[in-house]
Amino acid sequence: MANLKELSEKLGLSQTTVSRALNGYPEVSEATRQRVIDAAREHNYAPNSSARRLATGKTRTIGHVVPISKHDMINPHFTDFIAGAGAVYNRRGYDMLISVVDADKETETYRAMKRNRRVDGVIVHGPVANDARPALLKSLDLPFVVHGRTLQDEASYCWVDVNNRRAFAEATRHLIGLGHRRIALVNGWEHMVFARRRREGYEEALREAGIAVDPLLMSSNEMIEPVGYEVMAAFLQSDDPPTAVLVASALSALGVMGAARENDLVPGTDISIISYDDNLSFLDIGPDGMGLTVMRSGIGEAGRHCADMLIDMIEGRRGAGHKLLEASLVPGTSTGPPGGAVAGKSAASR
Amino acid sequence: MANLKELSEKLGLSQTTVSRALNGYPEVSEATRQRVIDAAREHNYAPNSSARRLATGKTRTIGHVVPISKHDMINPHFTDFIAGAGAVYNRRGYDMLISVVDADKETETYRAMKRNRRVDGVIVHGPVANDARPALLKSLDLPFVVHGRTLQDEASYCWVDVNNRRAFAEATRHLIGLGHRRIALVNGWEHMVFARRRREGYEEALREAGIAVDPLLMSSNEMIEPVGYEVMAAFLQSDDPPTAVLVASALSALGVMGAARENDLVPGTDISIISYDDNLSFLDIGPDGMGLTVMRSGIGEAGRHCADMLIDMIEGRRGAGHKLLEASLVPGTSTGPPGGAVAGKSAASR
DNA sequence: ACGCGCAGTCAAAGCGCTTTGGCTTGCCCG
DNA sequence: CGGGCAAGCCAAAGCGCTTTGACTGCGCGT
Repeated sequence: MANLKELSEKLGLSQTTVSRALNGYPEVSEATRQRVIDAAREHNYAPNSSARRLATGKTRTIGHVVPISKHDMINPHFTDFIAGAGAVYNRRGYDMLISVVDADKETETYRAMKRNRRVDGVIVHGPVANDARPALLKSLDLPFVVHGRTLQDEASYCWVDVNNRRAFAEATRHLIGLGHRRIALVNGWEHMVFARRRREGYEEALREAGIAVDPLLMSSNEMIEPVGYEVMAAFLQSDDPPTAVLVASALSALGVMGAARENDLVPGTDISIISYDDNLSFLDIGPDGMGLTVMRSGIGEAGRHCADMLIDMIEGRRGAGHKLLEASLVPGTSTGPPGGAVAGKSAASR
Repeated sequence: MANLKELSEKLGLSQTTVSRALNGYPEVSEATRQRVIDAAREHNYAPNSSARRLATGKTRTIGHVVPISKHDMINPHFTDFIAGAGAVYNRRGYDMLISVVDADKETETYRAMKRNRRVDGVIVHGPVANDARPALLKSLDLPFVVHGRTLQDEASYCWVDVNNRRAFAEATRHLIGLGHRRIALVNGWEHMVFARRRREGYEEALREAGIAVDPLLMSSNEMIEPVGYEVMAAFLQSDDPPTAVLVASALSALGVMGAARENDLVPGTDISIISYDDNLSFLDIGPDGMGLTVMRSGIGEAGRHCADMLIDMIEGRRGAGHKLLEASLVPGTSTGPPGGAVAGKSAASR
């Protein structure tokens, strides 16, 4: 059955009534509604979404613009975010529109989305230090939620973020509590706001404990496996190597662990490693994984929150505009008191 | 400027003419067209996509339904595929609609996409042995391209696939050529068709060389890092361990390498490792990465081919219905003749 | 001088839905 | 018994675009 008209004719009802019955309006009797619903199912009728959108002016679609950087790389965390957000869209009857564009075409893409009325709102990914997107989207009057926060005006728009500062401070304190004083930081690029906050948390905890911040123990780089490996290898070759290292991503941690192993250092004994873990589904580190001690906050959960918040906005239930998620420390076997190297390998067999 | 009507009034032209001018129809004079285009830009006009879709009956949207399995996992390869396909959609003016659904709701999702006329076509991901989707989509008359192939009727629909059988046969031959005879296979789940073809290729090459296929040297499992580690560790502890191992995914290879290192085996000397590499952007193994020898075929490229093929179908240019991509061997330092363990570590320093 | 074809334009009819503003009933109550 | 009022239904007017079919000049061949 192609359209409302035919269905209503078949039923001997008006289009109005059929439409209302299907959309759950109260001014149609229950008996009629049931008859309509049955007929719709029987004839495999469903409204044409373009027509519906045109009539209502709502698209029930959320846009995600994904800038693609050099090397065609999409942040792997994106997948898990999408999984979380997608589940919510599904449940609430929204579509997810993904636009993969060159990094320099991003603003034009938002403009076009607005002009063509293709989406009801958008999610902003990976805010950077002086991010122009919030202002742009406000000026376009296109509802949005930022996954993360910019540095300025964070009160002026909606966001969902992890308390990165706190997470890294806590992780650092954990290592300090174990007795470490040479603690390295393998961070992501600091033009990303979350990386900057992470460093702040790390430095805060060091300062609290009266430990000098040593730039030689800090790196800011791409969060991928090979880079983690190289950075760690360099740290280990320095004059005064760290006894513990805080890593910003599970992917990097993979490389860090590799470098440690290569230097015959047993994690948890000869070296302590604690990683931030976005709970990437395809790595599955953690308790029963590779035994890493991690600060964990699922990125899928962030996706769910973003989606719910944005839809609430769009539908006029202006809920809380911010959500700060806390990461939690999940102990593994990769952390322990320092000095394992002195105590000797015997400790490793314990 | 909200709509065509206003714009045409402002120009003193009919909606027809303005629409035609904007859409590049020939029956409007160049002078007029230019005037219209300028005015459209000046007033920031762009057609309402819902209205256009309703009028034309085309959505210019491609659907991807992504089944989400236990643990909310989306295949990480998906990201790169999307990047490739997304670039094509962009270039050709299509939107990408992604629907993340419970694995058991997949068919219903396709049905709904058709009923609501939400998409012009779909891409089918991850075909399994007896995949019902091609038949379903054919019966729905919804254009589709499969990324991969099913086992039956592969001639009856469009697909883009890598010659997995050949790739694994070649990789195995490479190892055999180096002198290996105990060659292990760390494969993905064999209900996935590509994994099955990979095993066939592997077995074919062994048989050619008169080497018995040993089930103890074969595993079929999830292609993630921790699993790769465990499988490899088990192989190495067996009575007659392999001297070479063929791995189905870079992610698994990470684990395999780890297990090798843990057993003090230097890749390329004590053990040969060759991995299939989908060229995952966030791993960046290969030449300047971790030195793995790989069989490579970019998954982003597959995405591009799928997108182009599907759009060609939709637009009526029924091009070639199949595309078989060949993977190519990229030599690294992780392969070498067997017996390195006998020749001693000295060889490693070479 | 006349008709013809062509380039350029337009009015109006959809596309398939939602929604406004009535129009019937039937029933209750004064 | 008549007016008022829900409850239930409907016709028709959009939503903003594309596309059909028709109309106007105008130059050209005969």
